[in-house]
Amino acid sequence: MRLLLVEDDLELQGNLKKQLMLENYSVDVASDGESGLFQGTEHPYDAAIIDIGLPIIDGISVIKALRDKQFTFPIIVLTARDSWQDKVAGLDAGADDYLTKPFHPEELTARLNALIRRSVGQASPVIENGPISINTKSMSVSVDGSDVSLSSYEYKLLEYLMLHINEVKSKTVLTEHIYDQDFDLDSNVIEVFIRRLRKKLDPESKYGFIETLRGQGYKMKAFTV
Amino acid sequence: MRLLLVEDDLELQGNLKKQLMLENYSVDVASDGESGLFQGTEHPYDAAIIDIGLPIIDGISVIKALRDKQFTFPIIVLTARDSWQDKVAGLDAGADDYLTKPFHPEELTARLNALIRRSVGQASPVIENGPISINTKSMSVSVDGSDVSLSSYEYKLLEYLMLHINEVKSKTVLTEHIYDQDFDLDSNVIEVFIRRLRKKLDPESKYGFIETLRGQGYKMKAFTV
DNA sequence: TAAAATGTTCAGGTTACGTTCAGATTAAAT
DNA sequence: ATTTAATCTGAACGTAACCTGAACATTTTA
Repeated sequence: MRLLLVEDDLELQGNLKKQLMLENYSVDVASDGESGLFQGTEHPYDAAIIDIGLPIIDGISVIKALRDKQFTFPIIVLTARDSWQDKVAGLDAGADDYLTKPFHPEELTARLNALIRRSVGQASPVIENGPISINTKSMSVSVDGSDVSLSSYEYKLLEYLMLHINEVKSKTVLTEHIYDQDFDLDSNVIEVFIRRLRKKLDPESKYGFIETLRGQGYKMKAFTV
Repeated sequence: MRLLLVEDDLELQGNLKKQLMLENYSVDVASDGESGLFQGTEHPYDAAIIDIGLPIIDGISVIKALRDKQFTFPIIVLTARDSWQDKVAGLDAGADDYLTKPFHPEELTARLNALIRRSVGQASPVIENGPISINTKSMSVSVDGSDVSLSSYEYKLLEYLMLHINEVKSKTVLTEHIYDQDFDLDSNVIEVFIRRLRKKLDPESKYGFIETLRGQGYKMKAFTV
C-alpha cells in the first residue's frame, strides 16, 4: 500500500511517516500543495493524507483538483483548526475523512485501514469469452465491443452457458437451470432461445459461439483470444 | 437513501431525524441496541448511525453483530465520551467513522454523504454521466448544462440510479431505498416517477438515459463521453 | 386560508416477451 | 438411398409488464 502524505510541518511529517511505515505502508511525502498535487497525479496511490493549511496551494484546492482529474483514492484531511466548517469543506471537496490535530497516530492508521479496506472491494463481475463479454451485475452483453440487448430468458441462458464454457449442457439441464419450477419438457423453448441468441450474438454466423451436439445438447465454445 | 438511526436520547434522535430528512434521507429509528440490530438485519439500508451507549445491547456489539452477519453498509458511531480508545474500538468493530457529541448536524450529513458516495465507489460529490450532472451536496441537477428542477422524490430516485450507474435495480429495491417504512409494493409509484424523470431529463427521448429491462427493473445507462 | 406543488392512485392503452406450433433442414441409422 | 428423429426456423398469439394521462390526496407555500 502506497500513501501520499502532504504536510508542511516537518516534525509532524516525520513522525507520521515513521508511524505509517511501522504499519507497513510505503509513504511518499510532500511539503506544499503544489508538489503534493503533482505527486498525486504522477503516482498510483492507495490513499492520501493532506493537511488543509499548506503553502502555495491550500489543501482544499488540492483535493478538488485531484477529484476533478478523476483520482478516486481515499483522502484524509488534517486540520489544525477546530472549526467544523473546515472539515465539512474538506469532505465536500471530495475527501473521505478528517482528523483534527492533535490526534493519536493509532487513530490515523485505524481510519486509513478502514478506508482502504472499503475502497478496494468487489472484483468486477465480468465474464469474457473471445468477442463475447457479459457483465453479471448490469446484465449487459457485448460482442466485439458493441452492446447487444437480450431479454430476460435469453440472458439467463447465455449466462449459464458462459459460466460453463466448453461443457455440453442438455436441453433438460438448461431447462432446469433456467426455470424455477419444473417445466413442460416437451416444449422446444430452449431451441427457440438458442436460435434467438445465435441471431443476436452472431447474425452472420461468423463465430459459431454455440455448438449443437445432436442428441446431447449445446456447448459454448471456448475462444482463446 | 435509507438510513437507520439508533439513538436512545429521544430528543437528539428527533433532531437528527429531522435534519436528515431535510437532506432528503429516509430515516428509520430505533432506541435500543436490540431493536436497532433487528431493524438493521431486516431492511436494506444505505448507511447506519449508531450510538455507542445504548440500552440492552451496546453499540459496539451491534456493529460487530451486523458485520458478522455480512452487512457492509457504512456505519457512523456516535460517542458521548471523548476517549479515543472508544473511537478506535468502534472503528475496529467495523464502523467506518465516528462523531463525538456534541457535534454540528452539518458534520454528520457531510460525513454521511462522503461515506455513502465512497461505499458505492464514487469519490466526488458531483456525479456526471454524459450530459447529466448531479450535485449530491446541493441536490441540483443539470442536463446539457442547463438546470432541471426536480421534486424531492424525483431527485431521490435519480440520485440512487446515478450512484449505481449501469446496474439494474428492480422496482422493489428502488422502493425500499427511497421510502422509509415499508410501502405498498403493489403501487406503481416507481413507474410514475420514472416517467416524470424521463420527461424532465430527456423530453425528446434523444438520450434514453433510463432503460427498462422488462421483468427486472430499470438501469441508468452509462454514457462514455 | 387559499393556491400551488408534490405525492399517490387509478384505468385504459401499448408492447415486449415467453410460449407454442408447424413446416423445413439436417444428421444419423438402416 | 431411404427412413427416422432431432434440430432449426419463422411466425403467431396471449398475457403480464409497462406506459401514460389524468384524477385525487396530501403537504407546502404564499
